[in-house]
Amino acid sequence: MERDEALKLENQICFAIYACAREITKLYHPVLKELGLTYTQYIAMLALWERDRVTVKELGERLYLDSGTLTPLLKKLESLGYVLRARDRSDERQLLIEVTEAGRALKEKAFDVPEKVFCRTGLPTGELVEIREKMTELIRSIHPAEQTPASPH
Amino acid sequence: MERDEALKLENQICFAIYACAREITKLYHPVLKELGLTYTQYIAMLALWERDRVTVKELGERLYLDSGTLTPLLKKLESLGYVLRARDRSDERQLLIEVTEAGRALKEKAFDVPEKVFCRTGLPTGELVEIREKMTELIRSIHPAEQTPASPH
DNA sequence: CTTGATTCAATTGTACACAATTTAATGGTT
DNA sequence: AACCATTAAATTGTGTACAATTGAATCAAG
Repeated sequence: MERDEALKLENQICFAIYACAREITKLYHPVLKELGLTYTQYIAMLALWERDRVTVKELGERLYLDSGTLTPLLKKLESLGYVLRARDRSDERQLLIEVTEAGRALKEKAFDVPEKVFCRTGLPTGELVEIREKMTELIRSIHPAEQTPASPH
Repeated sequence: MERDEALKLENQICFAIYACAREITKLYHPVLKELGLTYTQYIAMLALWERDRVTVKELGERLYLDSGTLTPLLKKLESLGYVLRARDRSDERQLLIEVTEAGRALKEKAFDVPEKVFCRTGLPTGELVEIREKMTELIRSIHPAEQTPASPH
């Protein structure tokens, strides 16, 4: 590629993904507002609805977020009544996150979020699945040290 | 799709893109550190190297960012000596952004940023181009009101 | 059983992101 | 000229993100 071409905005895959991520988040905003959640809070609840009683570290590996982001976010979710935060008795360094009854009730209201959002994109489902697979592949190739296959407890 | 499946994290295209965007940004961090820029500052400079003497509004449309993000960012770039901010004489509401000599000099140091970053992904170029095109397509379908084809001045 | 290294969450500091509001300048209407 | 709607950037307030550091708990020798 020519010298100047390499620095053009339209040729940056990073910018395409970065801009796309923010535009999609904006798409979620009005839908999630009805649930009283922000986008990141919603993503965290998705992870917790799937798998409960996990440590901050485990949740962070799942979401690619660190304690600097998760600690205030989980405190907020706790203040909203959707999760409980309690130290692990057998290892006081760890904090276990548990979804409350209200948190599980919220899931019922969340079931139609995905469809509400994606009827706004106007893209066929097949296209979206393909994009998701390519993104997942790209994350994997960036993040190779991903060999903690969530041991069944 | 089954009810629960629709809320699984691994099925969320939004999460795949969101996580990918953040991982890529982290990839840039050490490389951009040598230039003394953050990722968003770098993206803004890319846009300005291509097209100078634009208003905050024009730059924002290009980057999908608003004045709330751009005002402090551009003040920072000004304090670093890379841009000048000056009101448009013919319309004092507008602020014109101009790249300085030091800003243009910085471009010389930026030429090898893209390659430095993408030899870290380990993916073939063709794959990356395909992803970029799909992302651009997705942004367009989300953001249809994109009919301001940058009139030649 | 104590010392030193490691691990985990929390904290600190900086920099976005964006919705919503404010302020100032401009344009159009009467 | 006076008024009102519109426009552009700045400001305000909240919530991420993340690098780097801190502090407490645990683990691993010796």
